[in-house]
Amino acid sequence: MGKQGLGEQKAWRRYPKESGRFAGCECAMSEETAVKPAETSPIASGTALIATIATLGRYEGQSITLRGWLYNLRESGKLLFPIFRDGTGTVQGVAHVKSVPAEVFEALKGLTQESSVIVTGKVRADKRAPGGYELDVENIEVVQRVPESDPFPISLKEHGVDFLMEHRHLWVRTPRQSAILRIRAEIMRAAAEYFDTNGFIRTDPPILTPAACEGTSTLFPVDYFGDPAFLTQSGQLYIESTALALGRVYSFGPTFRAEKSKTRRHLTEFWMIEPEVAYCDLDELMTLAENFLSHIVQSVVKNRATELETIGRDAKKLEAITPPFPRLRYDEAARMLNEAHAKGELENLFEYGNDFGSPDETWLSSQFDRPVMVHRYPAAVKAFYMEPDPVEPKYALCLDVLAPEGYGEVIGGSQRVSSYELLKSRIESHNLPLEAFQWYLDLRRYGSVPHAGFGMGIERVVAWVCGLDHVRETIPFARMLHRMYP
RNA sequence: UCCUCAGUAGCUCAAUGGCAGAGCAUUCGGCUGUUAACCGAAGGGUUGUAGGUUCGAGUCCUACCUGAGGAGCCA
Repeated sequence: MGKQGLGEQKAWRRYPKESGRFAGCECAMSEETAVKPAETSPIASGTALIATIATLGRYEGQSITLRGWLYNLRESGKLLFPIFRDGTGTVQGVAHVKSVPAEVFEALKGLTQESSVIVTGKVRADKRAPGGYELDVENIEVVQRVPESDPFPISLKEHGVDFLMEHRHLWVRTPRQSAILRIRAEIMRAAAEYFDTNGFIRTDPPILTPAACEGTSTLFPVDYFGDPAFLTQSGQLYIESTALALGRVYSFGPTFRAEKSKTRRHLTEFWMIEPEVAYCDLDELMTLAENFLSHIVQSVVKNRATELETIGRDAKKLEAITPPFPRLRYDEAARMLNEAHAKGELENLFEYGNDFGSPDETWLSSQFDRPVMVHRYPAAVKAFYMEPDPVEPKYALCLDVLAPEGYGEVIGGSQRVSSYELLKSRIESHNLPLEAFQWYLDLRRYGSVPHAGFGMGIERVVAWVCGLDHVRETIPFARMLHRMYP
């Protein structure tokens, strides 16, 4: 990998300390408001208000109750500094032996990491606190104490990839990982929001499918009451059908690829959001893609600024993601790659006519400060359902969107073949079983129209937006070639 | 499927072919503003597995297992 690489190899062989701060956020949005200010706890002792760490600033000077876990504890003789987390952030508590009841001090002293606690204390603004506030502990109830004999495995020190993935069910508790999952949720929310507010109807295709759609080798087979079936690798063919019924549709769900890929951008189970639009050509599709992607990124910038800060992601790079995106014909991209090779920036010579390799994509996407849309690839290397360019039929009316900073392809799409005769001959020349595609051909028999759509892999977008080295951190529980546990 | 690398204490890592160690975690002790707190002490090992070379193997050789990075394929 050249200088465009995402980092030194060492950087993704080990994960740094799992610290991070996202306490005391005053932002108006978000689910923290779901906990009503006046609520009292059914399980906490006392009558103090239940608060969350993200909204602590509202309660300055008041006694509130937090329900969470002990993230870390620093002891300094008669002074204890417990750090609590509650899923919305972390806050440091302060407990001095003379200012808290003896039993509270004893309960806190030597308390183990990740013990669950219900803690009451007074919120105090403090310049020394990373989130702006500290909690003067008044009372604590230990819900479950983690035994010293079997301490929480994930310390605040660095860990290796394998160890962390083996403990993914606990790793998600760390500030960095929960911030990533919050950003993932925002990306999914904003993506659905864009379509929902732009006239699209969500129509989800089946996950169990009867036959191979595009090829046979990449599907997970399942036994369907004695008949072979497969987990879907894309809902595209199905939503072409609903697009011709409803005009503008999208689907959003998991997809499965049984390819034995072993790279930082592959999962065997990943989430894809796919729009499909009737009466849409490639140019309109590209406009849709750039507006859609920009909306998602700007939503993260606006609604997840705290989380971006927690994971150390520079929001300025994301703020630049606005339409229009550069558009590049395949031929131009190929020329750029050849020049890069001549200048020694790319190790391997790109062969015209092929699809771009991973290093090619990485280089291309590093040349722009926003996603680049590469269109009109040679039809020969693309899927059978892609419409040929009427100007030059050797090109397909297709589109790949490459995220910047070397992240590569996040969206792939095309205008679809609308001619019955052409589609039928394509199916035959690709040696696909014609009978399995009769329903798909029906879409060209009855009121065929130009239509187009694309698919966006959520995990790759999360990796790019968060600036991560690997997609395994972008999903709660990654499914990979060598990973099915936990 | 192919190429490259790695596997040593719970974790992260050291150890010319010659006594298997450190930091963190755990236990005990100390510390009134710590930020992966710090200071002192203790316990903790079939060096991935199976063979081989050698007076002697964590180290060299062979095979296998497990994982990581990359390629191909893709979102």
